[in-house]
Amino acid sequence: MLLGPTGVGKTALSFALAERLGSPILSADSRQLYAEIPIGTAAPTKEEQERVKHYFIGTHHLTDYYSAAQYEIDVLKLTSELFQSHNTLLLTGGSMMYIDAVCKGIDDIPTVDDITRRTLLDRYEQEGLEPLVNELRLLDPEYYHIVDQKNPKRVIHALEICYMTGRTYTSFRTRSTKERPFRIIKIGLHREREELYTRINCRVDQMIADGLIEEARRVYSYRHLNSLNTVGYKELFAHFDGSCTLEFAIEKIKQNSRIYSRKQMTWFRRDEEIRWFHPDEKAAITEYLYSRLNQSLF
RNA sequence: GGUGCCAUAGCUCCGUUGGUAGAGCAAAGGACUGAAAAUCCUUGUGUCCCCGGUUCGAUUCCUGGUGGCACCA
Repeated sequence: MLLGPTGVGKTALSFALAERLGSPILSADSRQLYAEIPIGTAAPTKEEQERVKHYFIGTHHLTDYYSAAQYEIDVLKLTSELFQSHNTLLLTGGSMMYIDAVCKGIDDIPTVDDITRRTLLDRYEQEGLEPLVNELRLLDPEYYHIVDQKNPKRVIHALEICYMTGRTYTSFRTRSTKERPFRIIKIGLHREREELYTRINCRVDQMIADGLIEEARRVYSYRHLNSLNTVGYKELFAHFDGSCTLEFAIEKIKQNSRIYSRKQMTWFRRDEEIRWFHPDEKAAITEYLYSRLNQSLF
């Protein structure tokens, strides 16, 4: 598992590692999945994908429903096939939930159907959050006490499960780590903040030069989809709507990318299995990787 | 050159009937189990432009300066 914040240099290093390991690259990126938005998500190009076989890049459409749980299923299915012919597989990306879904697993909770989702969303928009929080107190008091009661998504999702299944959300939440039929080695890429921010800012300018604005315009009519609630697009949509200048939108993309990178680091920091390196420390990374790979299997 | 207005947090500004100040944004930290590039929580920050004057006490009132903006020449 090669992970790190956005713009740190995962993609560049992943080629070297994949070729060294003789592995394809399995992407762990919740936005590079979508075929329509390669520029703004810094997805590997066609040429790069010819160099090393990639999975989970551009495999879905903006209108498709997808989730970390589905990703867990898809990755496990794929790895069980690929491990027939490979000793080692490289998973690389920065989507925290997706990484944990593969490494630790997600509880078995039913997928919410459209009607339930729409019903609760409508109620939230009309009544506000408070009545929903009160309802959760009645339907699942245990979760009510630990949930972030100001976070609409958490409250709504718990209620969705209660209504759909007739059971408490708590009854599905085991929060246990699943056993995997493979060993996981986590390598984290890290840079000094100034260095990372400079790279992020430059990369956004490069995306604009590469045609991000045209790409965003092409998908503008789908702007309300969750798949487009994405840094790089929501800011440009605001500009298309006329609510800000292009210059301001670009600054916002840079800023939100920086904020996202910090959020990623906050999540990754608490994972003690991650061994951190600067992306330039290729020799040290390779050495660490092989020392771990050569450890006997218990 | 003249007149008027303004100068307070990194930025945009509120405010102090004279007792050394607070919003938004930015920034930083955190949470996170089926939408996660999502969603949410917490927290600062100050020569109140400068020199004087009045006053027990001036960021606040007054004189003068400096800088900015507007209008008139």
